[in-house]
Amino acid sequence: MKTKILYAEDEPFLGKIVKESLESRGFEVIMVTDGKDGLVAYGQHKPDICVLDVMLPNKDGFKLATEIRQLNPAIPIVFLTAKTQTDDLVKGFQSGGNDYIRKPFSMEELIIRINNLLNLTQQKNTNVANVINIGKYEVFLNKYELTNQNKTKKLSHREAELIKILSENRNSIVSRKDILMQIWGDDSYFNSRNLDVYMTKLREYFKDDPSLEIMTIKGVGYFFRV
Amino acid sequence: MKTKILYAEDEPFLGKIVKESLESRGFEVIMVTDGKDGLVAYGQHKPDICVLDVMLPNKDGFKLATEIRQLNPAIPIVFLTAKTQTDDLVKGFQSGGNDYIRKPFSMEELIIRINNLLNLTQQKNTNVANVINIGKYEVFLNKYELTNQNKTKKLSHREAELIKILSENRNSIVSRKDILMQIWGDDSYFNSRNLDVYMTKLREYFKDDPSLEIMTIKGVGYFFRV
DNA sequence: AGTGTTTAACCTAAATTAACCTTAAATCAA
DNA sequence: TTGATTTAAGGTTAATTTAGGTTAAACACT
Repeated sequence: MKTKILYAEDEPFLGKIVKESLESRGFEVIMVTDGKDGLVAYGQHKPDICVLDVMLPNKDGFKLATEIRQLNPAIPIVFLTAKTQTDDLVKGFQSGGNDYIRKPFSMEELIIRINNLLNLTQQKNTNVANVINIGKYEVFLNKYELTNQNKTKKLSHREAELIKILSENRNSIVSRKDILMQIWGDDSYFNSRNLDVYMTKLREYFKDDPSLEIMTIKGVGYFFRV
Repeated sequence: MKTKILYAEDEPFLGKIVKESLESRGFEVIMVTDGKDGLVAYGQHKPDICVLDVMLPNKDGFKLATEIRQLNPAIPIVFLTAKTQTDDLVKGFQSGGNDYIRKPFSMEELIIRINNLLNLTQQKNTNVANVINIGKYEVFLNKYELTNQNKTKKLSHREAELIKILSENRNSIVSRKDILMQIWGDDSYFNSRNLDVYMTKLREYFKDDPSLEIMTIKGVGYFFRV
């Protein structure tokens, strides 16, 4: 199932670009251009995460956030703020499941923050759901399944372990040795070859989404860019 | 490496339970029972995160936090407050890398907050300076890519490290030894030759933009004119 | 028999080492 | 004190080594 984003933005040109860009990464985007519409849209679509411009007509992003939080205290929210916004105001909201990005921002940055926040909230529910979002894929650790919109791929135990370790360390370097120790318990020659084999498999599974890359850092480990 | 927590708590019974509980979750805990000792312990152990009871003998948690922040403005701090504490005071500190928890609290809650704060601050560090502009080039450190308008060149780990060091010191002198120590960890003869090899490569990559020059200062180091 | 996992053989690319070349600085000769 | 000579630092290119990747076959569990 796609991750739903409520996106509140009143600049039509920027809004269009960001919306399409997010959709091309596999997100479902509900966009509103007015603060008043935000709460209604929230109730109708129950998004997984909100991306709110702070400056909105009729009701600003913070006010909207406060109202949404009353309905769902745990929902992650990303604020988009102009350079001129005072820090204090912004910082007050920068806690728990919140984050904020200064305009102008790169799509890269927005997507990383969204993924990070989704991941954080999912980690809280770890025992319950065991679902990981990776690009346009979803991994159900308890079911050993990898889904890509329509398709479902069964994962083996090793494959699932490896995906879990990589996604826990997304956008940072994991050492080869740590992976070997965590999965096989020792980093002997054969297990090392073995890890190579599984890396090849995962790269094959994730190849449909070009925003994902498992990069090798030779002599060090891997960097899972998400 | 274990995450280190500085834990300031004067109630011995509660302190013991929380300390052991955190340790059983894989944290390393340095515990102090007096506000005065907090700063010393901070300096000695350089913890990754602080958990401070607000009511402490000799120096309260807020005062201690302020002093620690002077040494490290980015360190995340969780305050533990009794029910009676006024909200206003607490809220003033609820910003940036701070969070607070009302006593009595569950261990679950404490651990979730600690993990969230650690995650947030770590993510910030990975996102901040990932794109470097150098002349007409852009370097995406997280993707290990160097782009020049149309063309994209994949960088190896060593190449990226070297570009990062040079660009961090653009228009000033970096010593050869510093580079060697930072990348290879020692400045032996062979690594020194090695550095020469990578310098040749970088000069080749940057040769399209004549405004850029990696100048050698013999016997000293390099000067990256940008 | 049919997965999942390990071993193996062969391949590719990055990092290191090596050999030889260039140049700046230091020394020396007039 | 200037230009020639020496010397050491660094540059260049290529060969070698090593880490890791790919594919397929062997093995081990149900």
